[in-house]
Amino acid sequence: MNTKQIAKVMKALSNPNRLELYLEILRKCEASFKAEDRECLVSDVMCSFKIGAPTISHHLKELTNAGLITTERKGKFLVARIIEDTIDEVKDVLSAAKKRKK
Amino acid sequence: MNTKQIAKVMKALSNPNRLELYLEILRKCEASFKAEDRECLVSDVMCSFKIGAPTISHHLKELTNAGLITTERKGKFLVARIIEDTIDEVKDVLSAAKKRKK
DNA sequence: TTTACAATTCTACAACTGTCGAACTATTTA
DNA sequence: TAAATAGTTCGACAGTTGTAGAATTGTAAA
Repeated sequence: MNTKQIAKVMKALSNPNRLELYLEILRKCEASFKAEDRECLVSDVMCSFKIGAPTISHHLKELTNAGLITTERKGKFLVARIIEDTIDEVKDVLSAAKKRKK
Repeated sequence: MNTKQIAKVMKALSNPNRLELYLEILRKCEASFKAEDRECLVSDVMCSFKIGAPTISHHLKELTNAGLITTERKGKFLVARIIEDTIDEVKDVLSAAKKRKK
């Protein structure tokens, strides 16, 4: 992943509400009973936020666009999943220096 | 560190030029001969960028403001140092889920 | 002291962002 | 089929951002 793509991920997480949204999805997915699924309902996440539905929709699109999550419609609902590789790569870049020290 | 502060750090790293600037400072500091110093000359970093001095100055202020670096004047020059704790905390938040799995 | 260099401050501006309300689509339920 | 629910799209707008040019400050070298 090049610097521009990393910056894009950073930008996706640079808005407090969007970061909370991502972290909430992360938590909810981790807490999922069906461990093999690791998905969560967007409607469950939404209710803990005070911002409107259009804004949530916009933020989800940004997170998706940055490669941080995927979403899928399941009937009436939308489910979200974390793309772990993306955040792992970001952490790797930020750890670059320390790794070299080993 | 709360979510807003994490978002602030993300925002500081969300501009490609500013991210490159941070990573370049990181690399230069790591490569510093005097290991106990871990500092680098801003003028050395600047020349690898095609953006102007006022913009670099602005970006350095943003990085400083986010708690990612510190700067200090040494005679005619400005030296920069990485504040490692800040980036470590960001990585911790993003690793929250995996940590719990242990 | 004059000149040159490193960096900052100020001003301005086009482009982008976060948010909302209104209208809309898709799906389920009554 | 009609009503309700979940989410999207569109249009608008105030606020923010990245950048450069011009002028300025601080420091060192000639």
